[in-house]
Amino acid sequence: MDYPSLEELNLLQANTCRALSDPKRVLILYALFDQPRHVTALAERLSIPQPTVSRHLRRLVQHSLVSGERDGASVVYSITDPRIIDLLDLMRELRLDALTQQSKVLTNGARLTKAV
Amino acid sequence: MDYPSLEELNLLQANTCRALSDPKRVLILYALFDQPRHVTALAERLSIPQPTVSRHLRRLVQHSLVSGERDGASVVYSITDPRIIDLLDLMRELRLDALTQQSKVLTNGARLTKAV
DNA sequence: CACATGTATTCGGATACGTGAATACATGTC
DNA sequence: GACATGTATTCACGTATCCGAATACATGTG
Repeated sequence: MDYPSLEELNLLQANTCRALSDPKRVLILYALFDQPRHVTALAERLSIPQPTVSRHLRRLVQHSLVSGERDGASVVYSITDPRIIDLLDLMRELRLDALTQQSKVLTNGARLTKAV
Repeated sequence: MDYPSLEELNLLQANTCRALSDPKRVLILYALFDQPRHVTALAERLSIPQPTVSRHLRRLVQHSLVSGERDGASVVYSITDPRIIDLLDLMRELRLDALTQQSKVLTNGARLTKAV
């Protein structure tokens, strides 16, 4: 196979990130990690209109983050690689730690101000 | 501290992802992981105009992905958490694997077609 | 203070994104 | 074929993003 150049890989990487950068898509990914679901099931579970879910799924499929398989009249989607969830979890951790850090700084500042 | 609600966290997560979802920002992060640098150094190394680098840095700072410290006339930026690089690397791996997978499927398809 | 260097911001325009609403398309059943 | 159910697409619109160019702001030096 042709390996992508570093620039291409860099672009792909950024694009993947972009594909993950929507709250609804994140919700969808977690829901699909929980178990494969079809579009309407996702829409109902997440309280998102069906066409919106469908559009988000298309985007996720384009980036190979999920894949869909027809099952009669419906299409069941599932996550292509569980590491996607690792990624999201790690991101969540980072976010939480950053918040905690900020909070500490703020608290400290407050304390010092009061102490003086 | 106040823990964010699940919805807030979900939003934060998506926003973090959005902050990572630009090729130039990814390059900047890797360059800063290599070592802390000031704006002009980044701009020269990456061949990106200084104002553009500055704007991207602002964005990264807003999301606590990098932090800047003044040093005389210049500002030295550095990565706040090395796990950010883990994240990017994992993303890169996923991308590569997905490509490999696709390639396999295509190759297989081609072979089958020829065989028949 | 004048000047050089380094950094950040603003403006204008092009592009991409996300969404509701409406609708087309696909599949299974009768 | 007619109908019901499930899925995907299109259109129109508001918003966010990115960038080049110009410029403002900050810091150090003489």
